[in-house]
Amino acid sequence: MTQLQRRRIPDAAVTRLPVYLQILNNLHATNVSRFSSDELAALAGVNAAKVRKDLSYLGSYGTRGVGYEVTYLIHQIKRELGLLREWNVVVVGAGNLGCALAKFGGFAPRGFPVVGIVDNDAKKIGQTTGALTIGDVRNLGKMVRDLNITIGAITTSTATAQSAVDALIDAGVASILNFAPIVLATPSSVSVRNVDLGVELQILSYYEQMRTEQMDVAKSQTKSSVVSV
Amino acid sequence: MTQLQRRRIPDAAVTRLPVYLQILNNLHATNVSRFSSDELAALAGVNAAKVRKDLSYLGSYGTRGVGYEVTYLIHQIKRELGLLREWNVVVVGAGNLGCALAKFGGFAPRGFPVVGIVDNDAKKIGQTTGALTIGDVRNLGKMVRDLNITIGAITTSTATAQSAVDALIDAGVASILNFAPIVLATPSSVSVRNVDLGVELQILSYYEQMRTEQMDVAKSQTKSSVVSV
DNA sequence: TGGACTTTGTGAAATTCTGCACGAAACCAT
DNA sequence: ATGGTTTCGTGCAGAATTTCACAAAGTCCA
Repeated sequence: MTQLQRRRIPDAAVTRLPVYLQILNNLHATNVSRFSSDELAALAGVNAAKVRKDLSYLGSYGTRGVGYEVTYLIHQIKRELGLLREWNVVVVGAGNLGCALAKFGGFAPRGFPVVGIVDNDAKKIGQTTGALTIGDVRNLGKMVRDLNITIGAITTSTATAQSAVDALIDAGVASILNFAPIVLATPSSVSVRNVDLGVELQILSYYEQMRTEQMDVAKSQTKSSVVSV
Repeated sequence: MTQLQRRRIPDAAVTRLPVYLQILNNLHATNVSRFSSDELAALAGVNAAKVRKDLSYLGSYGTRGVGYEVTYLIHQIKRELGLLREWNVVVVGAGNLGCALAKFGGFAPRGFPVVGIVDNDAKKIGQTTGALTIGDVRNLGKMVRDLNITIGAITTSTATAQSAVDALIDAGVASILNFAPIVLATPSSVSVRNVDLGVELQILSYYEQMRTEQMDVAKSQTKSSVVSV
């Protein structure tokens, strides 16, 4: 069955489109109306051919010899990423991070309003954080339906993160932003993005150590004139 | 010039090793002493052959027919990632997020103590947050030398993020964890990891929209009996 | 108009990553 | 000992991604 479905954009390109969008928004704010793939490539820190190929997945919206229109491309990227509408977010876990996300006003203007926050702790349920009242995680299903929620952010402890994601999936949420340092078990129909600062630091640590060792090697070679093969 | 340097681990594998480490730490905490590549693969949500290949970059530390030792592998991954020592972190930007990172005690036990925090705002300099006193970003060089700092976390506003990273690089810091929603211009000798929730949400949005459209297609096909080619 | 110049869009090559398949090596039961 | 079972380590093929290179299509200026 050949579906008349949208051409699929490679995963690697999907992760770069939001970055391009960010840059184009900045360009727009500084009254730049046109850009070339070379310019965007420099700003995004990638290869120019990659930029052109990525943008070509959206359609042929450039003009040869000229470049791309900033506002038009912004619209096309938004369309492709599904940013022409809002996606409501629920935060699961009303700890420090969860409450910070609920209070932080930075997501609503970018199309991701945080419309609910829940917890499983009776002491927290009913309290308010920012403009929201902390709800009971057992009412997640109703909340998701009533508030038309599509994205869940997991900010619980590691111990309860899996039950939190189970509850979200039960409630029909298929897009998860996970802050707990654990790999969640989910069906393949669910999208999960993990945000784990510990992991990021450890990756940095690896490359930092590589550099340190390189320098040590260089130093010892200089000192003792070891000839490498 | 063929250097006698350490065999390079593929980037893709480097990003998975911290995840394996996390899982192994959990196994260790629950008194599991051995694991097979199949088990770890299931817990990490990846292919078993990939686990074996990733672990093989560390050396041949498994036993055929048996599996791997949890504690031994933990040690080997830590060694490879450079986690047998501590890496001191400085936070640049004493706003909400910066102060939260400074106060959050979760990094020190994992080998990344936050030993300093700086800002460029005279009103903030001198105030304390957690156990740290906010320093002047202009003293970053001395601070990095005195406190042996190797990692910088940028939690400034978008507008000042580039000057923050310039200051860090001037000070000799080559590993950057960037929370500002901007692509930093850095020499290739510097490692940057970006943490941008907006980007993550937008990636989720793309796949969510894909699913929504798929369902719409399926629904309309059911209703009107459209025959697909 | 026409020729020089710029920049896109995209085949195709090069590189990186993934996953299968199977030999090798270890354990176990008899 | 020996055959059966388990699981690692890895060669290899295929998939995905990146990069090159250049024709195509536009602008600009004389």
